[in-house]
Amino acid sequence: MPRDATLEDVARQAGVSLATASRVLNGSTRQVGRALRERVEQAAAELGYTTNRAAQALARSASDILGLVVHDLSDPYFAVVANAVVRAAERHGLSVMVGTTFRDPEAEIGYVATLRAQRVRAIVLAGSRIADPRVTERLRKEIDRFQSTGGRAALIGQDLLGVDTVVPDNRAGARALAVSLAELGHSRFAILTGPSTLLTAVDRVTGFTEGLASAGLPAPLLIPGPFDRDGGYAAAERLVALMSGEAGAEPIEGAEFPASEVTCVFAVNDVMAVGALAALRAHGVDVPGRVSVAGFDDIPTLRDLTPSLTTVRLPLAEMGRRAVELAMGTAPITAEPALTEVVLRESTRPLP
Amino acid sequence: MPRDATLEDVARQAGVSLATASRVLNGSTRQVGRALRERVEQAAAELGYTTNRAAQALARSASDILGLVVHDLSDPYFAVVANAVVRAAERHGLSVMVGTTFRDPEAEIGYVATLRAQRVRAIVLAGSRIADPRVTERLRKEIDRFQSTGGRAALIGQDLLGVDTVVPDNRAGARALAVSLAELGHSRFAILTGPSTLLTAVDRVTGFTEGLASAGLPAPLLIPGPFDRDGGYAAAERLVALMSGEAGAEPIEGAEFPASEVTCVFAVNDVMAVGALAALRAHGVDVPGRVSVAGFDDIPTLRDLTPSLTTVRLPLAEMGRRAVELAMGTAPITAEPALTEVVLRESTRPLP
DNA sequence: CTGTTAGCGCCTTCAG
DNA sequence: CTGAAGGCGCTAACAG
Repeated sequence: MPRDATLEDVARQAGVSLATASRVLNGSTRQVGRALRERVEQAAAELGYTTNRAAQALARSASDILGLVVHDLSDPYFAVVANAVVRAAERHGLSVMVGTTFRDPEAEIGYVATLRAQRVRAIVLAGSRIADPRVTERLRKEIDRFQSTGGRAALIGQDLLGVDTVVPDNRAGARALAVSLAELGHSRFAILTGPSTLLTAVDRVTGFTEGLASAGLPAPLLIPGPFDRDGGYAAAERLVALMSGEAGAEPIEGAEFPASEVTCVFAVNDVMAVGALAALRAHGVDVPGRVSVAGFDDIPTLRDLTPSLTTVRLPLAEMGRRAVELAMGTAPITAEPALTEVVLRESTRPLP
Repeated sequence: MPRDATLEDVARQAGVSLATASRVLNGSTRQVGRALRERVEQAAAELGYTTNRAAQALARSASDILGLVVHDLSDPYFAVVANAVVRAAERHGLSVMVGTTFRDPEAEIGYVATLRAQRVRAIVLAGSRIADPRVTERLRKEIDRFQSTGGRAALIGQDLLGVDTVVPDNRAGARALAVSLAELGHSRFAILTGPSTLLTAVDRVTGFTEGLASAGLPAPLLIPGPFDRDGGYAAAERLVALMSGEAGAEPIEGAEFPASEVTCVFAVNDVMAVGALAALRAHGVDVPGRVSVAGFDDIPTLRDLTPSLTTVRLPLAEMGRRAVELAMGTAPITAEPALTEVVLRESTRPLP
């Protein structure tokens, strides 16, 4: 099996030195005589030469790879972010290496280690931090180590790792959503909270609750569960059981009002909201007739739902792009959180 | 700035030779004395040593990277495939480098070249081939070159590149769908065909048309357009104009029946179907009351639409996984196309 | 079992 | 402007 042509092959074929071949083919400040250059270029073409990036990276001790760590590529949230990251990286001449963690913090730490081993130029970490300070600390250590030897890193999420971070303003967004919904006339809310370990989920619950309080409304019913579509489905089913006063339904502690009075449900992300809509439909609960439903993120793929989903828009693509700029040091490090915007659609209706 | 610890640093610190350090830290068949091994391991830990994969790849002339090329990561089709590819690659101890082409064949060729430059171990190309034999040939050349020097490649799509391919059976799937729909009583169809340059789109149109013919039905109305959500929206809008006999509507040539008789619309992929549903809704056309709608792919994220979408299921994750196995040579090369299955849901209704 | 010694493919001073 | 030579970090014979 013929091996790849090397720079040396090219140099020999062109009758020049290795250095000259290197200069015309890969050197940035090439100052090679026209004649020689052409010979080298022709030789390279004839041999089908392609720079060996691994070798180049080694020699230059600087790779052209950007590492990206996400929870789940098939989740539209990360799909959009990843897409933007890839595009932005491309503009910097970088290739992207992705890893998925499925929300396993150990996997996240492990993947950072892998990227460090590849000596990638920069790492972008996307996704909610978790509440466990021990693993956060370990991840932080891993990143510190990467940075201490010249690596660059940026984060999308909670600013807990001491690196440049794109911070989605989950709390303010959720607060604004709560206020908007209150203005629609709702006063009895339930939140499908997601897991209490996920900071993103917690921030949204907190913000929403604050918003209700500021409107003088009672605290919402809190129904936890997984952060995905099925989690939303299950949580909504439990809510339905509660609302209809079903016998076996596990009650919610500390509730300030009976579940049957709930008129509006906030799922802490769109994917969960979709699951909730499905569950409500399956149980014959009309949306928005009987209850209104709101989500968070404004996932593009989910815009065409029926009823269309009220949500809080996050500029996902913009966030991905910005993370790359931060990681590459080509963006100001102003810590302004990613702007959010409440988008009222058909899944929430005003109460008379 | 402290540089990364190298193997040599570790060896020195442990008081052993480079080779020994290498053997305990990276060698597969390590046969190193217990005492020395422990000293090396401790030294490595103290120094925070991490193998430099780039150097390792160079020395071994074998990288542990798998390259993946998709059209658009934010498209749920590719998001699911990519996710599966990443997971499967991980099981092989490979990291994944992704590139997105946005259906630009030049970009696709370019990205294969990039991956070749990285000397990745294998390349997986996902996405429809296009009808242009010239670019297909160039891509094929690029892949041949990669393979000729030991690279492995696999494809998801039409088997046109001379590499192991996972072939979704678009034609048979569409044919079966047409038959099912005919059995429901429909006889006047329109197809939102997508672009005639995309082989995937063409195959589905062909299969569907064959299915209708086999049922003794007239040829469907063909409405072309882009392969994405907005393309589906626009094409459906045109159909609506046609159906309602609107003045300015550009008629469809060769139609065997008036557009107003159409009772069923087939969008050649789910994402387009979603756009079509939105357009129909926007124009007050009831689905499935006035027209039925069917898609293709069975994208998981889209399962919770209202009305739920009739479609043809493709085992997306399985296909991604299988492509990796093919690329790694760990799967039989049986050319059985990826199985399809018609899934009838609410968006299509039987006609009396 | 362990150490020595060439490379892997390319870059980059340093001379000429 | 061009060539020679050492080095990037690691592996893999080949000796001991």
